[in-house]
Amino acid sequence: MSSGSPVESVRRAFALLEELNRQRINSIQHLHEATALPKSTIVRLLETLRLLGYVANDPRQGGYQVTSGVRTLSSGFHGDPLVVEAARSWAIEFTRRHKLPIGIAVFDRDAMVVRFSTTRESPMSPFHATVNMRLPLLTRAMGRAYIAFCPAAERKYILGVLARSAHPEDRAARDPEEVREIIARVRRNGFAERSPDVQPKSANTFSVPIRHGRKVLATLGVSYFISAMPKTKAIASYVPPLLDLAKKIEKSVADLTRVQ
Amino acid sequence: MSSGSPVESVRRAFALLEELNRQRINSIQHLHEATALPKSTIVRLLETLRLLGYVANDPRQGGYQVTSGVRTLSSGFHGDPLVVEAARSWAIEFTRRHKLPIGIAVFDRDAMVVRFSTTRESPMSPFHATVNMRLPLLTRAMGRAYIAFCPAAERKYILGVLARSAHPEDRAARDPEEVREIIARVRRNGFAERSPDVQPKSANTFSVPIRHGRKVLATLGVSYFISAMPKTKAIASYVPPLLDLAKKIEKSVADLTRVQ
DNA sequence: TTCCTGCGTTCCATACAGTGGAATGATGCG
DNA sequence: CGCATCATTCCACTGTATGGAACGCAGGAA
Repeated sequence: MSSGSPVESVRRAFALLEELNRQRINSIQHLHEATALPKSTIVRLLETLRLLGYVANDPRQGGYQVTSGVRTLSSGFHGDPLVVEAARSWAIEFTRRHKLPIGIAVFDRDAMVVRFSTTRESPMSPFHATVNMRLPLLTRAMGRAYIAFCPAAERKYILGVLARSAHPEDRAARDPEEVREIIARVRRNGFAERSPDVQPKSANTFSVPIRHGRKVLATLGVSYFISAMPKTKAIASYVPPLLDLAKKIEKSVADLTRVQ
Repeated sequence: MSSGSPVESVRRAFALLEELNRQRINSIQHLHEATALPKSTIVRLLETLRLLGYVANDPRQGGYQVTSGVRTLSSGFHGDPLVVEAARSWAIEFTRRHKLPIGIAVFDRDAMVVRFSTTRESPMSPFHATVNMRLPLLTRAMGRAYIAFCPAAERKYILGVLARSAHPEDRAARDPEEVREIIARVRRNGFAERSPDVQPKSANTFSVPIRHGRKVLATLGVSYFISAMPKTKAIASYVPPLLDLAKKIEKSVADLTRVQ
């Protein structure tokens, strides 16, 4: 056990592969900046990953991209809650139709964890890295959608946990008035927005819950560049399809869990 | 470009991670036999993968296993056909209920390629490695289900390709009478079985198509140990739920592709 | 008990594999 | 054309991954 030395070249190769998964365009230059590795090292590792069948190099499409081979690196893991599985195909279909990126996050202790996203498939996505990202509950859209719609007893418990959190974005938990306001606004609107104070300021997110009975199974988020359109128009164009998507997923989950 | 040297430690780390995805139990001993790497190297690489968050070491559960972290290695790839996405959640639900492993394969040039499987989740799975495996069309259940139900014109074309194939399991393509028999039997039964001559002989597979109009989008397969029960009983227990599963997936695909 | 045997883990001298700075191509732009 | 940006290749050097060997630990047999 103990610690020791993570094998350096392996660490680098995985860092590179993660970055390749995040970005749509993958110039050597970009990878160089993102990973802080020397370019020659990047080229060598990319060549290795290519030989192993995980990435392809198509210069016409602007660089390197992951191939279906990466599936063998995660096919053994099926720990996702059923709601995420049920949501996947609908989210993909949604992104194909509306060209908007969708994220699906589930609650975990003190934050929402993104378990699936279609950012890569959307040409208009403001975000890159999302899967496995932890989003605070009180400042982010997907967190607010959860805390606002989950059962009261659960909310009370969560707020107790958050009040003791050291994370700066959980600070609001110590101000009951602010919490009350956040929740009231989300409920009044029927969807959640993130705090305007939070990075990155060039983008905004709307989020709605996926419910099953009283429980909130997950939250859906759609993100867009603020510069693309004024907020009122964004709300009018994005929120109704998002609510519709949530409904479809809720129905799928109901179908899947119905014992026959 | 060119070839050169795949970075050795990286090659090994990925081989190890693939093996971890295949097996349910992962003792050092097993990994040692499967990868032919020295044990000390395996321990070092596993420690590296653990530090990077891709595997966990739970000695009580019998060794190492992949964690949700591996998702970040493949989250950027969403190239699966819609049918695979639509089938995932139903397949998982099926495996949870019936405890039987399901595979989903799509046609690719001259074989079926497994794109998703629930082997890891089934306690009774005879198979381990499946994802990205290529299954010949004339000897394997999932291949036969495809060739028997796809449109006639496509079948004719495929058989032409197979007749020129060097793969031993494609040999039957050169015997029109044998092809006719295989297809007739599959159609008569309403499901496909694999050739009894084919490895591994300890297991058997049944397969049915997922159709959309005249096209076969994918095939579903369920595998079981021959020693578990006589074939007639296996057919009676496994085939009807499999057909039911195919129906549900076909309906999902129809819902997803319907333009509204 | 004591001696096995099988497996996981740790150690460390050594060789050589991965490194990265620098040079060379390729491409695009004003 | 000259300049800038980025991809690719080269290769001397060194730091790192290697793997044989030793150790620890459990379970089984006598």
